[in-house]
Formats: sequence, C-alpha cells, structure tokens
Amino acid sequence: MWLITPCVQDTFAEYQTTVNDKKRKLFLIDGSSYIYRAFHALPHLSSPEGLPTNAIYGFTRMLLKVLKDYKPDYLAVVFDSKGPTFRHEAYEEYKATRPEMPETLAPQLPYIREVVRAYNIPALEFEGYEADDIIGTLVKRFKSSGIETVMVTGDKDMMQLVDEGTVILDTMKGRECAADGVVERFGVEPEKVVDIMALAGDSSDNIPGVPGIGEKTASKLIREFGSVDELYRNLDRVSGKAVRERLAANEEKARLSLKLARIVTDVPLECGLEDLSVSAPDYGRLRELFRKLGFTKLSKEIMEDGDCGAEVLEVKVVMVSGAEVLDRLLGEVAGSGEMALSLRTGDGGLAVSTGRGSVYYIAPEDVGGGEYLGRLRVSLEDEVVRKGLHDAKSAYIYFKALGIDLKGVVMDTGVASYLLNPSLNDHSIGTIVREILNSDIGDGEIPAMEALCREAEGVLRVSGLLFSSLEEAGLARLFREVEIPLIRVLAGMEIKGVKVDSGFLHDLSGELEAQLDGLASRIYLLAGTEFNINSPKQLSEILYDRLGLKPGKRTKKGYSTDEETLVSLSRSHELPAEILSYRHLAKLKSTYVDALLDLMDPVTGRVHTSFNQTVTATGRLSSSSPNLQNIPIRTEVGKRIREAFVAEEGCLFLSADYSQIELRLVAHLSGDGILIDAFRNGEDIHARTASEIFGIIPGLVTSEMRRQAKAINFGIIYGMGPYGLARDLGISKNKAREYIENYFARYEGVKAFVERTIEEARTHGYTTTLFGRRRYIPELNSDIEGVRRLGERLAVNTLVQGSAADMIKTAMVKIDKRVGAEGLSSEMILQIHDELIFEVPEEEMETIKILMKEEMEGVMDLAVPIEVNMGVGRNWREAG
DNA sequence: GAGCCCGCGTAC
DNA sequence: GACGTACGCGGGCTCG
Repeated sequence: MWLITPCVQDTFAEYQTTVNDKKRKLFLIDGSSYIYRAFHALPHLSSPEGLPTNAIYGFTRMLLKVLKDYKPDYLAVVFDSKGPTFRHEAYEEYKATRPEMPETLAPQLPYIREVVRAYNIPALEFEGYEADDIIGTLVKRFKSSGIETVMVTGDKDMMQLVDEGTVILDTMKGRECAADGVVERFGVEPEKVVDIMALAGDSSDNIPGVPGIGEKTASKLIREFGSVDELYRNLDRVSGKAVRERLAANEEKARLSLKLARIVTDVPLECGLEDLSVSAPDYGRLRELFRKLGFTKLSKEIMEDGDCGAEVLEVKVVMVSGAEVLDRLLGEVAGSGEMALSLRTGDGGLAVSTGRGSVYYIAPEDVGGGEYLGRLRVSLEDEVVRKGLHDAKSAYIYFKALGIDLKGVVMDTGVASYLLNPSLNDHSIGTIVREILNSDIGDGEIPAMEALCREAEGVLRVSGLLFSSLEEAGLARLFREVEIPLIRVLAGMEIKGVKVDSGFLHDLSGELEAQLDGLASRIYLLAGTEFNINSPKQLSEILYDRLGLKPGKRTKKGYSTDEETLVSLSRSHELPAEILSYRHLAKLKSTYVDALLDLMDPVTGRVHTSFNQTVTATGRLSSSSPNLQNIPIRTEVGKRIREAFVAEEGCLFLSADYSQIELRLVAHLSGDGILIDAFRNGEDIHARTASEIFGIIPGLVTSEMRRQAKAINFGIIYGMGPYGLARDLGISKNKAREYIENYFARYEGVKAFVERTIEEARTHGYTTTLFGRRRYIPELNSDIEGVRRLGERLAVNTLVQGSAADMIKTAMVKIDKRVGAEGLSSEMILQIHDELIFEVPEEEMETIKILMKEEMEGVMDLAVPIEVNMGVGRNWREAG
C-alpha cells in the first residue's frame, strides 16, 4: 500500500522532500464534508461574541493538521455549490431527505471561508456541481502530471476516484485509503465502487438504488458481473429469484442511481496545477480572525510554528535636541492638527507621533526643564489639536504636575478597547497594537526611549480602527460624551485625594490591636493551644479535628470556616463566636486602618486612590490602592473608619446618593405598572413589595416581611435563584421558590422584562445598557446548564447595573462641567457606584447642593422619578 | 523573596 | 455549585 508520509519533524521533512519524496503532493480537501463532520463531532463552542464556532474550529484543526503533518505542495479546499446541481435536475428527490442546515451551523460558514482565505488557500466551487465532482475533475486533470493526489474527505463515495497515485485521507479517523483499502472496504476495484452504489443506493444522499439490495449483495453481483451494464445484460444468470426480480423491476432506478453516484470528472473549471501552489498564510489576518473567534490556543500555536511572529513596530526616533527639531515637530502638529502622546510617569520621558513617519522624543531632563515643553504647551492646551493617548488619566496627572492643562483628548486607546469589550482583562497598549496591527511595541529589553516612541506610534496607528469600531458598535457617543470627558474628572479626583485623620487612625489601630490581643488569648484558651487564627487551614484543624465540631460545607481544600459556618457552630461551642469577633476586627485593622495609613501621603495627609475606568464588565468604575469603594459602613467599628475621612479646614463633605437607582431602572426598563406606581407615589419600595407578595395591606407589613421583600428586590437585580434567596433569608428552597413565584405573579412587567432581556442577549450575543454600553455574554450559548443560567443572570444584571453606571458617569461629567463653568471651588473626591462625595467650602454648600441635585436627578428622563439623598458632615460618617 | 491562588470579607 | 460587580487581606504554595 502506498502511504502518505507524514512529516514527523521539520528537519526531517526537508530531507524527505528533497531526497526521498521526489513526487509533489496535491491535497484536495472536501470542505463541505468536513464542515458537517466537525459540526457533529464537536460540542458546542462559542466565541466571546457568542458566535457558535465548533465547525469552524474542527475545520481549522483539520486544515492545520494537513498543512503541518503533510506539507502539501499544492492545495485546494473544495465546496459544494450553493444551488441545485445537475443531480437534482436528473432526480428531484436527490438529497431530499437531508435535514435543513442546523441553525448554529449556517452562521459559521462565512468564517470557514475566511479561514481558508487567510491561509491563502484557493477555495473552489462551481455552480451546479458538488465538491466531489470538482475533486474528480482535478484528480483526472492532473493525473498525467506525475503528482500524488490526496483527497481529504470522510465521504466513502470518493473511493471511486482512488487509483495509483490517488488516495483518500481521513484526518479525523487518522486513516489513509489506497486502492487495496477500497477493495477491502467494498470488495471491488475503486472504479467499480460506483456500480455498487448504484445498486445499494445511499440513504444520506437519497440515491434510491435497487430496493432490497444492500452493499453486500451489490458487491457480490458486481464482483460476478463486473458492472451494472453487464449485470442487466445477463440478468437471467443472476442466481436467486428474489434478487433477480428486484433487479428486473428496478432497472430504471439502478441506471438513474448510477448516474447520480458517478462523480463527474469534466467540470468546466478553469484551474491549473500552479494555481494551487501552496503559499504562506496571511498571519495578520489569521490572528485577527482567531482573536475574534476566541481561538486563543490555535493563535498561539500558529505563532509558535515560526516565521510568523509579529514584526516589531518600526519607528524612526527623532530626539528633540534643539529649536529646529522642535519647530519641525510643532509644524507637523499644526499641519495635521493631531498628535499621539506617550509618556513615562516614572522618569518623565515624552514621545510624540504626528503620523508623518517620525516619532519625536523629549528626554526627561528636557521635559522637567521646561524649555521644549514650554513651547509644546500651546499645542497641549489647545482644544483644537486632537490628541490620542493610552491612559490619558495618567497624562492629565503628569501634565498637571508640570503646570500644563491638557486639552483636546479625543482618543484613549485603553478606554476604547474597554468599551468595545469590557470583559477583557488586558487593555494594555501592547496588546491593543498586537491585536490590531499584528506588531509588537517591544518588551522590557528595549530602551525606554524607543519603547515610548513605539507606544506613541502604536496609539496613532490604532486610533482610526478603534474609532470606526466604536462607531460600528454604536458606542461612539458614549465614548465621546461620557467616557472621554470622564477621564479628566477622574484625574482631578485622584489628584485631589481625600484627607485622612492619621492620628485618629493610629489610635484606632492601637485600640484594635489591644482588642485583638485579648481575643487571641481567649481563643487560645478555648482552643487549648496557640495557632494562627488568620489561617483557615489551621482554624479548621482546631475546630473539626481538635474540638470535634461538626463540619459544615466544604471548600476546595477542606472544610469551610466562613462566617455562615461559624455562626452555625457557635451554638455548640464558645470558640466560633470569638473567632468571628477576631476576624471582624482583624479584617478592619489590616484592610482598612493599617492599609490607609500605609497609603497616605505623609506630607499632605491625603490618600489618592486610583479610579479605574477599564476594569469592570458592567461599566462601573473600580477603585484601588486603596479601594475607597468598600470602606465599611455596617458595623460600629466600620463606621469609625469612616470617621477618619475628614474634610479640609473650612470645608464639609457633601454626600449625594441615588436612592434605589437600580430598582428605579428596573421600573423604567420593564415599564411594570406596580413598580412605577410605587416609585411615582414615593412609597417605601420594600414595604410595597412585601405587601404585594404576601398579599396584605401595606399597614400590616411587619419589619420582618419588609426585610424579606428587600432581599427579593435585591434578588431581582442580581438574577434571583431560589437557592440564593433561601440562603439569604434562612428559609427553605421551596419557600423561596414560592416567594419568587409570587413576586413575578404580581410584577408581570418585570417578568416580561427579564425574559425579553435574556432573549435579546441571546440573539445579539450581548446586552446593551440604556446608554448603549455593551457586554458580550457567550455564557448564554453554553452546553452546561449552570453556565447558561449564569449568562441569563449576567444579561439582566449587566443591563441594570451598567445603566446605573452610565447615569452616574454622565452626572459626574455634567457636574464637573458646571462646577468649572460657575467657578466653584468644590471638588469631587469620591464615587461609590451610586454615590458622589464632594469636598465643599462651607460657603458653597447651598449652591453645590442645588447643583448636584439638579444634575444628578436630571441626567435623563425615566418613567419614574430619580431621587437623590444628600448628607453633609465634617467627616464621611456624618455626611454618609 | 516574588508571584500566584485560595478562603474570606468588605462595599454597592 | 447555587443571586451581580469589584479589591485586597493573610496564608500557603511554587518557582527560582
């Protein structure tokens, strides 16, 4: 048997092709057959955007295998033509039993074409013919060229084309089949396979054959008579009355089947062998495609296969080393009206690209010195000069320190990347440039100057595509009018910081220390030994091994010691309650009190958090170093930490928070009658919910009922399940289920809203907030029930939480603008998702209160009133 | 010692 | 496992 020789190693392959393998190899891939097989063989897979990808993935894997393992010299992928073929004309019922193409397969087809295109492989099809016919035609056409032809397919019909120098490869079964393989399979030579099929028929193509004759009988007959023609010429010699009669009665069907089964070898396709020469793939295109499809592993693999690594972005660096160079830079900026900036906050270098080929670099000492920067200032502060940056917030802070008020920022590549897909974790400029331009801007090895210049150039070159992508996704307005202006606001908040009373915190730290010591002693006494209370591992040994308490739920590594478990254990032993107290104080001390002191600027006594704009999947901000969005409020000790955040002498804090903003958004988005009614009448929303689901008049709602209703209202926002509600309320799952049913029975509009939101996310692949923000939810297409349910909760929660984020971000921008326009000196210092905190000079308080209320409540019109609650105080505790 | 994950707990 | 979004602590592990 002639074997297709897989090339085991690259070096060895060279040797084979040059010395051993004189014959050139042509691979003809039966694309249509592979698409179906891949689709059915693989579980559901989906891209980040929710596009099903299993057929694309299976097909691409096959292609990669052929390319890598066999290294063809000539290659084509062949597809069936879309419309009816000559076979349909000959026989109406041809392939009539084929089910419609599955709903999740059809959208994959264009991408398969795109994969083939990116690989620079010719894709062949011809109207009125099937892939088999084109393959047959090419096999015949190139037979005399002295090449070896491999038909890559899983279709047994193709066996009729096998002969010396033409074989079949089934990559999925890893099997090759030459002439002797065909004989083994059908019992006849390849050219007679078609006669067997004519008699036996083919149920998948709906080729009728002779009813009652299967492959076995057909094979026997053809072996005996040689062909269908000869068989009918000698019908009387057929042994077996039944078979003979069946043949006689169905001669027409047999002859028709022969016609249908025979692969055509004279398709008038214009295609020479050289047209099929293998050329290098378009790696850039492949990477972009694989990224879109979520084929990260494949992408990595093709990268590692060599000669396809990203080119380093080439830039021509011009040192700004004198007035003339600076003139040239300024001239270019004036000419184009735009610039991309990149800067190093650490040492202070600055790079500017104007898109004219050169990137200008100003050394740190020259930036600080001010001579060059002084002349650049005009452009930097000119609103009309459009600027592109990555991480513009840092630039605002950097320039502010130099006394420059940066204006005209129209692009922040990180923020743009985030808006396009907020679920990604990496919005670094290196990644963005690699994804879009397929080039690297360098690693740590590259001198700072060069790296900075590449970054500036990268920003300039990706900006166009980012703008058009934002436009295409309907995100342009949100970007331009909310996110971009917000950057400056956040920079201002970070620069301003919050004053912390360090004396107070030191005292608190000492006090907590003493309490912790006392608790620790008691704990060691109760435990009968000393151990590290902070270690869940050691604690569980004490609780469950030493004291023999009954373990509750499990974690990945052992038994849980979380709050819920300890509360339950505290009924059987004194220790758990002490642990809970210890945990509480230890948490507050380490995470807040000590961390705040650590992060405080010792000179100014203020902490400067980072407000991150490109982190959350829903559109919220996050805060870090320190995180000022999770400062405690629940417990008394927690409240004392809030006391440590104090207003400057002569100032007060103003805290303004949206009341029930997420539930109000549910009311607005759902249009639910009861919910809207409750908010319009200014009712206590949780009490109203209690009255609705427990079916009692509002006057009789107890505080316990209200508490339960509140949990349900929260559940609505988070995508309630009976389990979660049951756990929250300490009730049975059945009871929880009943509550939820009652809720949706009363709030029909909310029910419909939830369903509508999920359905929309499923069809689009993403959820869209009130302001057009987008989050892709591929979980909705998962095969795993739990993941799918998660997707449904994400769809609803993201719409609600994200719309609330849209609103407060918009309010922040509007308030900031008005505060500036009115020349006020109050400053926004914190945002905690639905709350804004200002540091306000006492005499401005009344003005600011009115301004804030107006802007926050007037940010947009909802079907229900938007209410803002405000508080004033000398510290955060008082104001909150 | 750096970097990572885990368990846990804080906020909205 | 099981209601959403974050950040960050200490412990404890791996890696060099």
